[in-house]
Amino acid sequence: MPERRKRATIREVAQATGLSPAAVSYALRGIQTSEETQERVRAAARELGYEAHPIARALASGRTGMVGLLCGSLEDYWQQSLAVGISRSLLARDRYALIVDAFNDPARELSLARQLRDQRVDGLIVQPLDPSAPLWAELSETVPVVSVGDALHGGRSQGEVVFDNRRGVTLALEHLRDLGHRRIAVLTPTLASTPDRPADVHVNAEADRLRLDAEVVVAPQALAEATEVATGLLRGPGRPTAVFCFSDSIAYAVYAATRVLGLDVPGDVAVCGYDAHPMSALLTPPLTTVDWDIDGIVHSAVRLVVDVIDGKPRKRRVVREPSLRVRESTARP
Amino acid sequence: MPERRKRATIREVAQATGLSPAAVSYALRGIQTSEETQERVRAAARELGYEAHPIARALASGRTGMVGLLCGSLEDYWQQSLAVGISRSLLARDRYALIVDAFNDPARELSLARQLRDQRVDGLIVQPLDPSAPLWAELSETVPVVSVGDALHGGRSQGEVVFDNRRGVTLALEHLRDLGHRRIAVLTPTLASTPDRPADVHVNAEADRLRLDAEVVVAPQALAEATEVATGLLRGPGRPTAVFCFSDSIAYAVYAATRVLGLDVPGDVAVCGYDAHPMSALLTPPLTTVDWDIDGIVHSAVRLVVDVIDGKPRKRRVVREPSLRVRESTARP
DNA sequence: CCGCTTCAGTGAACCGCTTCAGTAGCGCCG
DNA sequence: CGGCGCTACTGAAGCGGTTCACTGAAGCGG
Repeated sequence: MPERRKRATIREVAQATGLSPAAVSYALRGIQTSEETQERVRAAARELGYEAHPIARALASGRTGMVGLLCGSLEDYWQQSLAVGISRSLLARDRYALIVDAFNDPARELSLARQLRDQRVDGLIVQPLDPSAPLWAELSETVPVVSVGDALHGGRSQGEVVFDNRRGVTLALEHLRDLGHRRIAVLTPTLASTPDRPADVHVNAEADRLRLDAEVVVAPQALAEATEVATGLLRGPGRPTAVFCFSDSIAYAVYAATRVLGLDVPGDVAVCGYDAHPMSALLTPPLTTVDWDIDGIVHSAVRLVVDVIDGKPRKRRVVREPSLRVRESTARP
Repeated sequence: MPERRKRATIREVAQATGLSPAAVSYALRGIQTSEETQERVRAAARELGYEAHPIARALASGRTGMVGLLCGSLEDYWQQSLAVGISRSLLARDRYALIVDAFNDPARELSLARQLRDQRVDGLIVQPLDPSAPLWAELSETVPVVSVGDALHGGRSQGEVVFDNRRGVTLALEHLRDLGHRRIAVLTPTLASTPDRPADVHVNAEADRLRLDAEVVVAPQALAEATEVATGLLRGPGRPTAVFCFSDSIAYAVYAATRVLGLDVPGDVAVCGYDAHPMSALLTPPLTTVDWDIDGIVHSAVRLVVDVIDGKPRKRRVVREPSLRVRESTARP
């Protein structure tokens, strides 16, 4: 282990300038002190190689400069991009993200949320697997919580970036219906519990309304496993004419399955994704998918959480509307 | 802003059990105290809803439980996966990753490295853009540094997971040569400075040895920009018969370019990638690529840094050997 | 029964910064 | 000219743990 050299402290800077530690603390933050003093302090700090100690600062001030980011499943490429995007965006605002992955398990999600709170994050961005958990209410008394995706039930958050999933499902299913598809399979990620996932509800309701014969099948996030499920689904003569995947990652697995089975997309089966991962445009054929504007989501979420942390308490709700990016993976049956 | 409820402190637990705060501190960590006392303390802690305060602990003990993760460019999907993997793996060992992105800019990399050190991370995992920077030596006096990819020059790290890039390049180029390709373009990510990037050197040396006519072209990481560069490269009759991309992300851009230009892969142009992102197997045609076994890298890097932090000082070097995953994107010209 | 080690636990000094109450000095106004 | 308010700064008390030096009691061999 390397020997840790002693760093200069605020007291040494105080000594060097003949000021009190308090004055130095203020001066370094540019408050409560004259321009001239600030300059002197800065010079001395540079001289001594002084660097602020975020941990000490956090303990004294109660703010750590960290935001917890609780993801549903980082197996999913879109969620990876979302996490990376949020992390970058927070860094640009001088904060760090603590990224954790719930592995699609609502129980683990709750335990991780508690862990992040105990870590004293200043705020929490969560992609709730179980928006109705009472824990959210409890958490948001202690720390600002912003949800992304679904809204937490009963206003249990200080902010929310809501995806209008119903609209997204409608866009996709109407598109497939308009092309003439009637027998449509829906592949949605595994969820360990929360059987009444809103997405599924929307799918069923919409399918009913559009008079489609939709079968909802649960698929794992991991590519290999999802490919197996998709292969099973598409094997045999009674296969659906179209597959709507509730995430682009799963659509990739369907592509893999069609290759295994020697099926043509969109000739034998139309595929529609959900997320619009940049990569989806590069597949052959380019994937038709529901686009959520990831940059906008990143921006809204970070903005919301930072605003609440900084004490601009306007509780706000941002609803994102999806758009359908029609490419070449869907066609008439 | 939510009102922050006061949490129980170690002193309150001490009061409740009639012990000293020091004893409670020891008991909670299971040292220097009798089994019985530990049980009593644990009970009282549960009773009072006491939760350890990581920040206070960090200040007093000098260890934060955080590891900085300094990535070359998170634009690259493989690096995203690497970052996510390391983050998950650290979490499994009760540590958090602080992920930052150098945007392929060596200057920014150094400044971020400093920032992470000032944040008092316990360790640093870095994918060095500039392995020869003197800063690494300075840093590694203060904090354990583990490099991933290239080794830091002059033993400036406490551990290293080295990719044998020369071998990777050889695998790819030999494969293309054996198929009969002679005019090969190499697309490598932009680097703001460090012109003598080892990868390029290897490419040129290997090309010489194999008597290939290789042209090295720099491409941006972002998909859209890289696609433009690739399009320019492949336009016109004098185009190369094969493209070797120094990351799968860039190969995706080449795929996009071939679609724009109406070229067939591998008929008109063979494409070979580097990284083996899982998605690459799903493209049409599946991408031939150099496989680095991302899980192994994640595991080695995390293991190294955690070992050094925990004071198992064996300095270690892990060299990863690539393998070539031959798929359908390469064929005779 | 004595001296020596070991074990469980104590008290107090930190770790390095923030913050709050308070003060000295100064300009300004009636 | 006394009082008022303002700015710039000080002193000290934390924030909530850890750790070090120390103590009293128990254990043990001779």
